Amino acid sequence: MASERYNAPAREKHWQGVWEAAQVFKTKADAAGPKCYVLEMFPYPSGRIHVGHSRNYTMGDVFARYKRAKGFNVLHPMGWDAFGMPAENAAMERKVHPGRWTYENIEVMRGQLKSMGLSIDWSREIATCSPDYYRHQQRLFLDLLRQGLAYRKSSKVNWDRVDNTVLANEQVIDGRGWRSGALVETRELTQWFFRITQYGEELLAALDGLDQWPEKVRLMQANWIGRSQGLSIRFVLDAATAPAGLDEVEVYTTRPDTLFGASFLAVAPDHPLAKAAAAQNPDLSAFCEECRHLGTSVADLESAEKKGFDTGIRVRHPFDPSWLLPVWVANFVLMDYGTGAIFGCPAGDQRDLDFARKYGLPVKPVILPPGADAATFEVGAEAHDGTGVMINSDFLDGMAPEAAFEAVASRLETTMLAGAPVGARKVNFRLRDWGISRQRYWGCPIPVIHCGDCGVVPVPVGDLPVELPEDATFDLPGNPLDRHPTWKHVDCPSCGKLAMRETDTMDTFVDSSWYFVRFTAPHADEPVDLEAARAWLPVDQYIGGIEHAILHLLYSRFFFRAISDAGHGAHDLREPFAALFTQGMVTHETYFRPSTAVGEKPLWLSPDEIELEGDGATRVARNAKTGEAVIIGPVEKMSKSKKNVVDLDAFVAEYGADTARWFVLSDSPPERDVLYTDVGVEGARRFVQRVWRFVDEIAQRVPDKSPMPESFSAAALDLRKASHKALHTTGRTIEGLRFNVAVAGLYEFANVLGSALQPRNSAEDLDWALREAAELLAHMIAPMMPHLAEECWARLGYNTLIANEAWPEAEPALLVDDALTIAVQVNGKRRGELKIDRTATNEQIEAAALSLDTVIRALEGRPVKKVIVVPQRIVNVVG
RNA sequence: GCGGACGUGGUGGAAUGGUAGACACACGGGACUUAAAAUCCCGAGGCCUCACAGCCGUGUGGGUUCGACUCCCACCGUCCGCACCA
Repeated sequence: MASERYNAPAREKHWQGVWEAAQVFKTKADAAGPKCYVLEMFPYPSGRIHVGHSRNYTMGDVFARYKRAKGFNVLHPMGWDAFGMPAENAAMERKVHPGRWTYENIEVMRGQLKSMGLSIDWSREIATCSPDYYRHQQRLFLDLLRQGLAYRKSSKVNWDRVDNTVLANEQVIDGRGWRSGALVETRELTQWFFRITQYGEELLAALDGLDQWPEKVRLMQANWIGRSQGLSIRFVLDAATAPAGLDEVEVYTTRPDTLFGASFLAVAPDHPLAKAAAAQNPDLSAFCEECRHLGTSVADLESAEKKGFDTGIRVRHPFDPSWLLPVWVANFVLMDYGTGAIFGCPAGDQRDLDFARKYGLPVKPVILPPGADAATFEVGAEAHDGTGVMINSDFLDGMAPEAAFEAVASRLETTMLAGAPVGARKVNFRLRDWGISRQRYWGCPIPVIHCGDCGVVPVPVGDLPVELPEDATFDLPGNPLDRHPTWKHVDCPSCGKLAMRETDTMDTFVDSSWYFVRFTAPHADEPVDLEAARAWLPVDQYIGGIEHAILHLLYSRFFFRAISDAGHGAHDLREPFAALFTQGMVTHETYFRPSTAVGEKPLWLSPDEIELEGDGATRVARNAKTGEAVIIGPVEKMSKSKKNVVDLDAFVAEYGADTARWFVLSDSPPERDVLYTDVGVEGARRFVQRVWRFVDEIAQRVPDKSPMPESFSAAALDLRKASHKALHTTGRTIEGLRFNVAVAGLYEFANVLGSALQPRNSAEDLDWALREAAELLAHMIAPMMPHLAEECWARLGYNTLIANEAWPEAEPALLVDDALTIAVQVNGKRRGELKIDRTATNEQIEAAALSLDTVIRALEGRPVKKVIVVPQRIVNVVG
């Protein structure tokens, strides 16, 4: 009987049907085994899934399936991050309602995910745009509002004029909107905020406990939170120069030790002192105005010169009232960090130095760098902010900067001025409160009502959800909710008078800040079913892209705490994600036609529009339709915008899901990018067929599993050892998410199996070992190529599902070798090897090593000084 | 500027401080075939050699160690994050 090729696309559909019919992946709350919550960051339903997206889900699925096999009760859900701008943009461009566009995409993408054979409990599916979801989010908002964790304030915000909405600080990348890429402008608006700063300290401190998170992500978050310890110092204004009504200014510094090096104060253009002074001085007023218009983009900031304007105001030095310092307005001082005012120490800060040099302000060194001569030391072009000894600093002279910090802090803390200390230790954060108002339609409505008499009135819980009106119009820019004729006009729940609904919706990052909680009980009446949350949280393994290192992951850590503190907590759990893995992307070459007009965007072409000729450096690409020459662009992450995507449906139809899964796991370490190539895919496809051929052949040769033979020949034993070792390493590497190594191990095992199949003669013990190898191979590939595994399992005569089978335990005796080959080094250089019994003593090994010809030759007659024997590994002869 | 990661054959990469280059791709040779596809076998870091042996090799230079891709220091390069945060 000749082997048939394995028809992956057809068989995969079959097995998916079987799994679904048997509800194999539906999570049972009462199932035995420890819980394991495996989650991949849920997708935005943008249209279609391509091979690039599939890597994330494949990794999660391999882990989830492995954990299931290991006896864990696994929760592995999937949902849709379904609110967001693209839906609204589609509405504007194609005149289709955002809801319809979104749900149609979900339909398509759900089918695509299912075609990958993911072990997902689809009964828990969530779409954040569904009122069933967002009514709970509105409830959470109201609870945060009650707790004072949500509030409204007028502030400067980042305005994206392309998307016509506000952006949070975290959503501004290099001065541009994270989605639109438009240069962000500053606007003053009244907005809703979440008080994430209240958790700054905790969010920072708790990073230490996240030992299963990548160090990189923890660092990025720590930097983002940006805690700094310093001193807040009150400077008294010189009465002769002070504007009316103002008599002091507060300055924040992290370097109070350099206080004697102060040569000026600088305040932000929006600082009250600047405004007061500007009111008297038209030139200063003009300068402040100019500052406001500068500095919205990174490019501006980089090129922007340090500019200042002397207000004429003078302040007294805290340690010497007769020492007057000028107060300048400076364009580089930020109003919303610290106190919006600094003291400048040019010797110790590069910016202050540049500023001082430009405006001829004094530069007095206060820290003598190690090795410098006090008599001759002068500040040159570079400020010194490092270590050294304090000089020119009165009572601080001779101290280290750290000690001087303490000395200044404790002295100013106890110096009283008008009944309060002059100085106070203060911790500052770079983190700002999270602005969540978005002037868009396709988001979760903020459930409050503005009443002329009662002010901001929360929508009563019984009136939730505040649903989006279906009949909004999308033909104009701006917020469709705001211009809807009736939606916003409601009665005040408090006094009954006509009032106005809030027309802003929530940032979609709110939606994704708690979906993992909702998955634990997606149909509960309360937002969070405490029992389910306690049973399942935290997420044991979270998998997603590094691009969320700050945004989503910081918001979620905050929001989980905030809702816990508002009564929706699971025990005293504070961190939602116990382990995080950030996977690399699938990349692909790009192709484009050179554009004719200057500055015009390239005209991207997708890989299936391309014909490639030649190889290596001589490859040329042509447009398959027109034959026109096409430029091969750089390799980039697969993305719709550059068209360098491979559609999942087409791929699965041709190669099958298992090939896609195997390919995206192969070669590259999972945290690094993997390059999509046709030859790489061919390699994966070949392996699928190879596994099938082997199992098929073994099933023919050994149709039934007979009792285990009493003894095994050397060949059979070697095969058994290879099988069990492969089983062991496959498990270990999957556990550690080192999928590329797991894949390599399975290739290696397949090579061994292929060799073992070569002798066509049948022997009882070898047959038994072959069958064992085939069965174990089916188990080993099951997490990665689940359909093929089922096919193999069935071919071996089982009528159970391998998805329901336990991961076999490797026999410990088969994991060790009795005869070892160990390397022998002379002075650290490999000179030979030694075949030796595993139980040989160190003395025996040493003697054997020293008698090797190669060792004797390498020693060249020198006496042996020392022999290091590392049992079962290596011998090093030192001579 | 600050912080971090990384640097291994033609390529992707492997290697608890212990035989560097597993495994795969590409490549070369061979088997099977009328032929092709598919499949299977063999080879392969560099230098020198008919071969054996030998020498050199994990960005560069030092260090620690019996032993370093791995740990430490400095430098070079690439990538990422933050960026007027006082």
